[in-house]
Parts: sequence; C-alpha cells; structure tokens
Amino acid sequence: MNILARNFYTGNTLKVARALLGKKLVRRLRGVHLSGMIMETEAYCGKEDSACHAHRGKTPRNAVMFGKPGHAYVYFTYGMHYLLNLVTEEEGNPCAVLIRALMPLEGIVQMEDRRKKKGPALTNGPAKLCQALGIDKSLNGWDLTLGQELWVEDYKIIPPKLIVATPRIGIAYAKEEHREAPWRFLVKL
DNA sequence: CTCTCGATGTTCT
DNA sequence: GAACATCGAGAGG
Repeated sequence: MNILARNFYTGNTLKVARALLGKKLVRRLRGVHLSGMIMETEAYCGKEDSACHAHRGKTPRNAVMFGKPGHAYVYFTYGMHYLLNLVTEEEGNPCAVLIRALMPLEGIVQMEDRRKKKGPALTNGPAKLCQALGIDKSLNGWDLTLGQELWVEDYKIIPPKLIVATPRIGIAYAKEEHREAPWRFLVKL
C-alpha cells in the first residue's frame, strides 16, 4: 500500500485525471474501510475552463480549489448531492479532478446499507459514490496525504489502451471548446 | 433499453 | 429568481 503524496497531485490536471484511473480511493468511516478502484474521472482545468467552478473567480464555495493540491474539494449540488474532487496543480492555480465512478472493493455491505441499493448502482455516479462512502461537506478541504479519513493509494496499473476519453457530462452551460474537450476519462471494461 | 420529469437547497445574479 | 459537474422513478419500445 502506497498512499499518494502531494507531488502526485501537483502535476498537470489532465495527466492526473488519467493517472487516477486504477487507483484505490479509501474512506475510513468509524474504523471501517470503504474503498473502490477509480473507474471514471473528469478534469476541470482552472480559470480558463468555462466549465470549472473557478472560472468566475474565488468564492467561499470553491476556495479549496485555489489552495494546495492533494486536498478534497467536496461541494453540494441539486439540493441533495455531494460531489468529490481532488485538487491538482500548484497552489493558486484552481484545478481539480472530479471522481465519477468506482468499482467497489472493501466495505460493500456498508455501501449497500448507505445506498439502499445493490449492484452497479452502488458507486457508478459521482453523487452515488459520495453517498456510498459517506463523503459530505465535512470533508471539504481534507488533506488526502494524511492517510486518515480519506485518501488515495496505488492499486492497479491501467494500460493506456484500456482508457477512453470523451467530453465531460452535465456542463451544457460551458463554451463549446470546453464542452466538447475530451476531458472525461474511463476504464474500458 | 430510452426518455422525461420532479426533488431539494445552496450559490450567484 | 434562476441555475445547478445528479439521481431515481415511471412511461414507453
């Protein structure tokens, strides 16, 4: 087990988004490990990216993105869902990777309990995986390099041939060049 | 499988 | 007041 250190997150957001595929996201909740392999990510690339929350400048909500890499940016949306991002690039360059899907590994029973579902619906969406792992706004700004509560560690190496890139989901409001950029990455089954 | 629509509350205009 | 990096239920094929 090797917990990813700060320098992993400091790099280019698109590269980090690809490199996160196959890693293991671990949540320790009341002493129990809930974890899954990262299967889908999206890159949000700073002030210039019209799909990125930081595009319109720093606000209380997105402030974590402007801070050090390797921290969790968790925000609440649609009145009922939390989404998990991992902050990337140098401090002051507000970029992050959205975690969109996991393959459950540990604590599946607890996840089923939290989700009130079984099967693929456990963690195959960005809000679903937050519910399954018990991730909420209390983890906004959490330092992922501490190896407590929430972190990412090495798990599998995904061959580049098994990685697919497509446009990002749910950003109809963004400018065309950003709406259509292939900044969503998935592991092909 | 597809599509449509309502839920629900924080944030920003 | 509108929009929102979503989800699940229900209707139809």
